[in-house]
Amino acid sequence: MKALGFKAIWTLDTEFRASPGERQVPFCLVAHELLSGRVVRIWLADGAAPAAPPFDLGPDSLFVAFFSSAEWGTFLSLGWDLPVHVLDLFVEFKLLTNGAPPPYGVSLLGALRYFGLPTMDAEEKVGMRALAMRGGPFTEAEKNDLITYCEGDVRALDLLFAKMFPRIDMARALIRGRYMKAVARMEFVGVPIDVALLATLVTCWPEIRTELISAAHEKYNVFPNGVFSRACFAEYLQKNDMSWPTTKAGQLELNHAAFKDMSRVYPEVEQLKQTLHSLGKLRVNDLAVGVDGRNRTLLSPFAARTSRNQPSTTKYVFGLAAWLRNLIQPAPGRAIAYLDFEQQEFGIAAVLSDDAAMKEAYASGDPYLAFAKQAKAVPPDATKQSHKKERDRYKNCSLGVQYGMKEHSLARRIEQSPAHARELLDAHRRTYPDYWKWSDAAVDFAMLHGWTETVFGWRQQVGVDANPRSLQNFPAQANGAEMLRLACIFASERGVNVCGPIHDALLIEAADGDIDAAVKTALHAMADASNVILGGFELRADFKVIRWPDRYIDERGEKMWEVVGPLLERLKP
DNA sequence: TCTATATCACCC
DNA sequence: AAACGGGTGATATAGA
Repeated sequence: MKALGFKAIWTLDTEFRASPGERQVPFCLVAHELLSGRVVRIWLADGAAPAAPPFDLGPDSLFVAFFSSAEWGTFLSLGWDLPVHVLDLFVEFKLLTNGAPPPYGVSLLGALRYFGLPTMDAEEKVGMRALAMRGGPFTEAEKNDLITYCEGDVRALDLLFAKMFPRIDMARALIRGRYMKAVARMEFVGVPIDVALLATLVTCWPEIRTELISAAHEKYNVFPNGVFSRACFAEYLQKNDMSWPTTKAGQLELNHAAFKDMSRVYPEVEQLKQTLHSLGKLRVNDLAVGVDGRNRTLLSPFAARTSRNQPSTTKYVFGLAAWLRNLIQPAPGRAIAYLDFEQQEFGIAAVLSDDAAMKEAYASGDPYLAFAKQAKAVPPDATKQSHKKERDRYKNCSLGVQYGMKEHSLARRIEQSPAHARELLDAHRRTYPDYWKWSDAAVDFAMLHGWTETVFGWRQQVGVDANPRSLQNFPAQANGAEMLRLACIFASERGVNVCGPIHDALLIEAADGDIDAAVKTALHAMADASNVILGGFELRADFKVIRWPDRYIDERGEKMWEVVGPLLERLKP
C-alpha cells in the first residue's frame, strides 16, 4: 500500500438519517488510518461536529469506503470539503462481479461473505439501521452503540480492502471514486419542483380519474366498479362482434400497442384507448421531495450492467412519465438548463468503430438524414422537411441497429413490410461496413473470451448463454455511461450545480444571471468528457434553458396536458 | 397466505 | 427457439 504513494490511507464509514427528499442528517463518523493505525471516532449530531474533518483531504490521502456517496453526502451536510482521492469498494466489488451476480448480493455484508470474511450479525445491523432511522435525540448508550457499530463496519472495510486490493485497477478506480463524489453533490443539490402543482395533482387526481372513467364507462361499459374489467371488455367485444388479439397465455392483449393496432380496424375503441392510456400512470405519491421543494433520491450509480445509474422510477422525477416533467420548475430568481449529447450512441459507435461514413454522417449534424443520403434513398439536397418519412425510417433503422433489432420488429415499428425493413438493414450494412466489422468482432470477442469492457475498463463477464444483442449494444451504452460520468465529474468539480443525470443528459441550475455561464461550463465539461472517452472526438451537445417562471416542458406530454390541464383548473381547490 | 412469474407502464 | 439493449416498479394471476 505504501507503493501507492499515499501518506495516509483512511477507511471510513458514517451513520446518518436519510428521509425521502431530504438531505442527510449526520450522526457519527469513524475512520481508521491504515499506515499509522490512528482511529478517529466523532459524534456529528447535536452541533458537536467540527467545522472541518480531522484529517487531511488533500492529494496525499486516500479515502476508502463502501457506497461512499453516502459518506460524501454526510460531508456536504456538514459543510465539509470532499477528499481528492476516493476508492469505493462497492463500485469495485460491483465491477469484479459484473455479469455474474455474487451469491450474497452487492451489499457490504454480501461482499464480506463473498470473500469468506467475518460479518456482523445481520440482526444487529437491522437494529442499528432502525435506530439511525428513528433519529435523535439519542441517549449516551445509543450514541455509543451507533459509534461502535460504525467502527465495526470500518474494521470490516479494512479486511475487505486487503482482500480486494490486488484485483483493483487503481488509476481507473480513482476515477470511479471521483464519480461517487459527483453523485453525492448531485443528490445534495436535487431537482427543483413546483410543489404547488404537485400538491394539486395529488389532491385532484382521484377526481380526474373518476371523470375520465365515467365518461368512458357510458360508452363502453367496461369500468363496472371504477376499474377496468377484462371480463366486461370481453363481453363488449363479443356483443359488437369484434375479434381481438390474445397473449401467449390466451388472455386478451390489452397493452397500448394492441389498442393502437386495433383502433385502426375498429375506430370506435379510440376513446377507450386514450382513456386507458391517460389512466395508465400517475404515481407521484412516491416522488421524493424535501421540505425545500427539491426532488432528491439515491441515483444508484453503477447499478446497471453497463454501469449506468439506475434511480428509482417512482422517486426520481426523470423516471416518471414525460408529461410529469412539467413539475420541474426553478424557484424565483433561478434558472435551470437541460443539456444532452446529440445522438450519443450513434456517435460513440461511429468513432470507436472508426467507420468513415458513419463519422461523416455524425459530423453532418443530422446522422439519420445523412444515412438516407449515403444509402441513396433521398437526393443529396434532401432536408428534414422535404423527406420526413424517409428520414424517420432511416432513423428507426439506425436506432434499432444499436439494439440488435431485426427486420420483423423494424417492419412493425416503421409500419412497412418486412422486405422493406430488410432492405433498410442491408443498407446499413452496406453503408457502414467498418462499423459492422467492429461490432461483429466485439460480439465474437465477448463470446470467445467471456468478457467485454469499455475504454475505461468497465468490464462485464459474459456467459455462453449471453444475448448477442446485449453484447452488440454494450460498447455504445457502457461507453456512453462512462462519458456521462466524466461530464458529471468535470461539471461539478468546476462549480456547476448539477441537479441530476439522465443517462445522456444533465440538468443544471444557477441564479438567473449566472445560468449562461453555467451552461458554458457544463458544455465544456461534456466536450472534455467526450474527448477523453473517444480519444479526441467531440460529440455535440444540445441544451435548453428554463428561467422562472417558466417550467420544464416535454413535448411528449402536450397531449396529456390538454386532457389533464383543464380538469385540473376546474377541480383545484 | 405468501411468493414467483407474467404483463404492463414508463424512462434513456 | 427467438429475433429491441439497459432498467424500476405496480399489479394480476398461478402455484406452493
